[in-house]
Amino acid sequence: MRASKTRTEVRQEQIAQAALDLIARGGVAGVSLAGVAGEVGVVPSAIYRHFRGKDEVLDVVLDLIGRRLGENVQAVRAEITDPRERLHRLFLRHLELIRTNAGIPRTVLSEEIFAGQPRRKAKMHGIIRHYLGEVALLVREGQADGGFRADLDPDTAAVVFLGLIQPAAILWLMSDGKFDLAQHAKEAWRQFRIILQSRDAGGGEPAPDGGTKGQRRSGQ
Amino acid sequence: MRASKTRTEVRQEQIAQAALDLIARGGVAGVSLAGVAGEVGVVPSAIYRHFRGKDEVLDVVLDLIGRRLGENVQAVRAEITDPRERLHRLFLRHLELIRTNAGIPRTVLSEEIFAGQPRRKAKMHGIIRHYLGEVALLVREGQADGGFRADLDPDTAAVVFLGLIQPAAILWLMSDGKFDLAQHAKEAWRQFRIILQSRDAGGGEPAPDGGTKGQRRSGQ
DNA sequence: TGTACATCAGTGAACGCGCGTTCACTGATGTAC
DNA sequence: TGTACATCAGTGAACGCGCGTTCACTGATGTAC
Repeated sequence: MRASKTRTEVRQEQIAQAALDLIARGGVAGVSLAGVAGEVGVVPSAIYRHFRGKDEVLDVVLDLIGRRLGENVQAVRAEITDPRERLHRLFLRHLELIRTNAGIPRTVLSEEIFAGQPRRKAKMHGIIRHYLGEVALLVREGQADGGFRADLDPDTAAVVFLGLIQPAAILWLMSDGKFDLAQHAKEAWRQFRIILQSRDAGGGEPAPDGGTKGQRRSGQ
Repeated sequence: MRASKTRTEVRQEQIAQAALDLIARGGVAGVSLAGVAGEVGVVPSAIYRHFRGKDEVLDVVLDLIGRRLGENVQAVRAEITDPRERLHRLFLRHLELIRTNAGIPRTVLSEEIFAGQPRRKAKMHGIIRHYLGEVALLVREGQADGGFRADLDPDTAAVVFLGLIQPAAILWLMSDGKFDLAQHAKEAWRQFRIILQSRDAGGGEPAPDGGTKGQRRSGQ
């Protein structure tokens, strides 16, 4: 049956999403143009009406991922003003993004990406670095605000932030969803907050530590 | 030229190591039996004298990785008795293992592994879980000893421990070694120690942050 | 110590398969007149 | 409003390539007598 003729911008979007879905199921290596085409409902050679080839399809998948990550940052900035809450919400959103879009961690972790073309590897690197930069910025804002310890290196904290998510994502993928993401998230965030929390600001939960700096507010 | 006839146990070892080296360079997907054979110095079909096929080769690579991780745990147990020092040394050893054996993170992160055969995926899962179990045990010992906070969930802490390493490993791979692993390790561990540290026990080495002395402030 | 034989690792040609890609052709859609 | 034409997305056959795997054969090594 002949597929309905569809504008190329629409098809490109469909193809990118189909590829991401296939990655969720079979990994980047499991993506074939035949599979993508089947998912979209066209014949393999039809892909070439919209992309130069497989490489370009994978490129737009990276774009898609970068966009999704960026949207999350934008969303928490728009929804919330308190830096501590912002970071926490971003954490929860990131987990949710991964949970509903398993193709994303698969792609980020994929060695196809960084073992393959240097250009694509660099692109992925740029996306991750950009995201880390946004996270680090949130940390800095929290420090300026006085809610986070001032002696933290924000860039390292951003990587540690990712570290709360990534191994959990892997365990979740490897265990076929049996690893309890929500439970991990709750406890891991509790631990991360210990790192972040300034002694002066009584942010979130108790951290009853006899600070040397007198002005401890006992706000809880 | 005909390769010298070599006992199968030796060849198996050589083949596994060659595969791991190839993974370091080109990822799991970049491993071909032709490549492995070339590395070892035999002809592709010779691999079949020692393994059933490619799947079995990848299986022994997983065994190799599991063994290396286990050796690290054993080593720190043998070398050190203090739980805090033990965990720190394991952290450093893990980083070193990754740095000299890039094939290991590539394999662990590889979606080839967990997108491929369920059996292999389960095997990888078992290796990781076992390692996490060992780390959690070290944490528990630290808690029993009084050096670590008692209110931490050791299993989550073990995952967070991995999280100190994994994203850093990815950044290191993606940046072609430009990401400063050592610098990250130093600062990340400093942050992790904040989580671990009990208030009663005086901390590990530096950071004499026992609650009475002032905390170390680097930036300002 | 020498001989015969079983065992076992290495070889190269050949295979089948899946996949990315090309290409000439089809037919629908939008537009100029 | 109808007609002619350019544009553009979809099709199916065919290709070349790399790869895992098979197989009959070679020749070295170890062992029984």
